Amino acid sequence: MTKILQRNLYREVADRIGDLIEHGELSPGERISEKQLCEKFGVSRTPLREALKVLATEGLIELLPNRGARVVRLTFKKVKDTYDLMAALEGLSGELACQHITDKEIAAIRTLHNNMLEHYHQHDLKAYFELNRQIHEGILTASQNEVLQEMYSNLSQRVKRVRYSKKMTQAFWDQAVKDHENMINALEKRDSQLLGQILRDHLCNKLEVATLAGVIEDEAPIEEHSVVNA
Amino acid sequence: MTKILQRNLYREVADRIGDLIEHGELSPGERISEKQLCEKFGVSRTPLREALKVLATEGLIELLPNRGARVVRLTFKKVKDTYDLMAALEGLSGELACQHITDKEIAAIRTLHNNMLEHYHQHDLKAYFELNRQIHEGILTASQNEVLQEMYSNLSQRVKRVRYSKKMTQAFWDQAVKDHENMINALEKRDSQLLGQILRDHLCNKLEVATLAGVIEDEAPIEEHSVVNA
DNA sequence: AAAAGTAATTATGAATTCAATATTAACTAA
DNA sequence: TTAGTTAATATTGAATTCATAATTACTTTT
Repeated sequence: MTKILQRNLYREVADRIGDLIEHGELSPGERISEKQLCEKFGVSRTPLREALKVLATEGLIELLPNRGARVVRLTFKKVKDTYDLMAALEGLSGELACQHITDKEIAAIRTLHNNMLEHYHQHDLKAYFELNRQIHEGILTASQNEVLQEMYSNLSQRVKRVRYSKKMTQAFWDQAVKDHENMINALEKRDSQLLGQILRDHLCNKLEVATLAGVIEDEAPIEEHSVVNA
Repeated sequence: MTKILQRNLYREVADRIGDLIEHGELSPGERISEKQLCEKFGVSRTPLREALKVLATEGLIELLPNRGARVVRLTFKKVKDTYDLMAALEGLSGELACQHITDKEIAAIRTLHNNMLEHYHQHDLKAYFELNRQIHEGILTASQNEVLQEMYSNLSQRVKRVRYSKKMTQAFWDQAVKDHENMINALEKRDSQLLGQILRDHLCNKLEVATLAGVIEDEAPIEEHSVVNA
């Protein structure tokens, strides 16, 4: 593994640990050994421990006094709560975007949307999801609210390690595409109330949670990658 | 100042620094001297620096590589963005509260509401605001969404150092009380859509921002306590 | 063999030390 | 004086060291 030799070492280390968690190389509930990670990254305990404290504030790990750090266990409830929150933030981003977005930005999103439709018709789920992500990111950016963006990306990072795309049924997919059609229309009309409502109710959030609920048993901690796929 | 001799030192230190910021003992933009704070708190640089990193992720201070930490300058836009976000979160908390709240909890909030009305009629702004806070906190708790609660309290902390209560006009106050009346009714009917809408539009959020806008010049950083009172 | 207690080991919490970077002060030259 | 340069100082960044708490291994006892 490539050693780190950068400034803002603690932030770099925190990101790297975040990656390990996202990719399942650190399991939920697993005790995080400081020494091991120090050796892995080639840094001393000082920046590593700073990183752990930051990751705890970001909600990725939890710190037990005198008993080390461990990766947060994602229960179904925790994931659902996070998605509820993300939906509310998306709703707000839609409302704000309508107030600030330029014609040029709308055109760019329309283009992304058209490309996304291509992938939808070709049943290319992975490419579809990437475009989908870019559209939502575009709206978030157009909201011009940096605090909102910061919060959203933090929430998104917390649940990144759970992926459910494969479980998406055709019916759900069809509905999601319809939602997107309505979104773009609301955006072009700059109807903030409508776009906010659409985004709050948008399947992309609820769907994944619903799917997840069907896949895992209630209240059981989600072992990451147990429901995973592309 | 009382020395700290507790476990989870970094968290304690972070809270104490947060208090200093809230009460204006550390000015926005002011460089934070590690040595000074170490002496003030009677701790070494290690836990102090950990606290600084945590406070940076919480959005209270910013870290400039090799150039120390400074208190975040609150611009009008930053405050407005934060309040927009808080309003959205309150809206969500209302929706969720309707789904989970017990009759007992509703009764408790109704009681708080009645007490608040007392203070309203007596023009006791301070007591009014405290009850107001407790009501919103009650709804937040009833939402049963811990991630939401965590996020809300973080946002709230970011803008805590700005207070505007004195600027509240009677008309605004009257409207706020009407809003609250509607809130309680919606809550008792468990009408989540309605309560969500009321809370999103609730004056308590918008009002303060609007007031602030009238008091400070646009885009100028808000020196905390410059608009203060209560 | 199982349980309880004790010693040895390991890991964490925090202070200190060392190194690198930035800031300030002092000095020189125009 | 003032701009520019260099040296001195102070501050930050990171590693190391020391202290303390937790875990494990090992006895001892029943």
